[in-house]
Amino acid sequence: MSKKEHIGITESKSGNFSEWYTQIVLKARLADYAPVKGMIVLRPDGYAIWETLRAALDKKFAQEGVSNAFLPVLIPESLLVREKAHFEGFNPEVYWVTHSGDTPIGDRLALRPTSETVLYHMYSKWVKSWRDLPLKLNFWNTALRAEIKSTKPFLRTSEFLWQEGHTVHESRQEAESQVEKMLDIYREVTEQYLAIPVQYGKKSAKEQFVGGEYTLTIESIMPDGRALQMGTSHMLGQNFAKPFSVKYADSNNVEHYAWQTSWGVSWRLLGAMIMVHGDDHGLVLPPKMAHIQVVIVPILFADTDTVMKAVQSLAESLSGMGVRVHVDARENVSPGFKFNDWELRGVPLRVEMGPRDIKAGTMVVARRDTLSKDTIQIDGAPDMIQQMLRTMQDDMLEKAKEQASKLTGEASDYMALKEGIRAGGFWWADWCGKELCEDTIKEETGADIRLLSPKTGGTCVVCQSGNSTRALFARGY
RNA sequence: GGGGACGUAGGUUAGCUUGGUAUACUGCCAGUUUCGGGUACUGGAGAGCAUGGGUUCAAGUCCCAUCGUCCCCA
Repeated sequence: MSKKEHIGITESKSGNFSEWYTQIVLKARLADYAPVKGMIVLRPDGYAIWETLRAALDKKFAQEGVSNAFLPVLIPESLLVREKAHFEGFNPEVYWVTHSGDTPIGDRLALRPTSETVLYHMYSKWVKSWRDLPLKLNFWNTALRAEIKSTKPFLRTSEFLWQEGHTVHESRQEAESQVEKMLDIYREVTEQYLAIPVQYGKKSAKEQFVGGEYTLTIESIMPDGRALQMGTSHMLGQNFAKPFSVKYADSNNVEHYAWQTSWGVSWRLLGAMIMVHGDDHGLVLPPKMAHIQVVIVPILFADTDTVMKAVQSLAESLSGMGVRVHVDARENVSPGFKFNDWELRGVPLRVEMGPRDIKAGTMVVARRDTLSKDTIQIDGAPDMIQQMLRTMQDDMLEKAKEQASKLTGEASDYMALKEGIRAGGFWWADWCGKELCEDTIKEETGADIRLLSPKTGGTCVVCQSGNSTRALFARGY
């Protein structure tokens, strides 16, 4: 095996997509496999991206009046079973703690698959009066859901990093508007930071959060034609308030059950970003998501001091402007090695500065998304570079939109839907609302309903019923 | 849910048919040298072969079981 064949990414995106994806995750050092099946270790480069996403979300959550807090990972069985549908939905994938040392535990403890039950037990203590509302908390934590088969880093793991937000309101209307607001925030962050376009709408009854009233979702299509759920926002109604006694007294001292919402996104978003933007050279990070936005590679074989001085000066200007910059002054690897290494790791812009440049008053800037190289003047370079980062962020979203629209179609009848799904991608088609028809499609094509649009009036592609709803179908992750 | 491939240094891997105490590359360390697309040379350190049992004078190599990982299809 030659050197080149096993240092970089050895599978192409258009070849074995799954293998290509796994290689990027491992070789860009975002994550590594843990010793337990289905679990991964998030490495510093991966965690830095997560922290960037977290900061973007935290800022928007704060504007919504949401505060962060923290919850325990163990939930007693007695609480988990209290909302029946919710429990039955999660039960198959719950990890149970049954012993402390060798002593059996009477009330088994679940490793949280999600926190509604334990938190609403607390909410019933904290919410007494209308003056306590609205209550808006968010939790950055992990959830555990046993995945036996088909595990994949970030997309399907037995433990995943996420945020779960939980709000309590006085009225149905207020809760519903919160559910929509959170979906809007997810849409904004996904498009503006991750540069991934989304479709949004309501989940079908079959696909919604178990125990809730309805679920809003954002969905994106991946380059291999499969859909990925990017985030969900749930209207819980009073379904949990009743079993958990989350009640408040209004200004007339009349007691009411509260209205609740919950919403979350996970590190799946990182998986989506890898799939949508990555290429045969490795990871491609949108500038806003990159913890290193610009890497400067000095070419050191002559005039070393002059070159390093120019490099340092550029680095300082950039970092003074808030650009996240790194100087790769490693002496044990060649510039060529560094070029390949930073491309694999997805850094948006690479600056090359050597003796020739210094003499000419120039530098070379390479864009990761287009792999194009430009020679620019040292004078005014920081502004130029900052502008390039903005352009690149916009271009990446545009490119992703074009890609997504090529993978989105309309199926006017069942044959067209079947053929479309076989080829991959998002397919709009009319659906009557009956689970039987939904199941038929799932069984015969492998596709789920990803979301429902508000548009009605069509004819169901399966049973031909009138006044059907426009639904988005795809095979999912 | 079904099928397939595979576990030997950090990574990739040879050796298994025909049992005899493990091969190379890469990475790592030291040094010299190079440096504008994965530099070159020299010298080092690093595995006892996924785990458990069995056969044998002798087991990565044969037998049994277990565990784990990846891929493909529904």
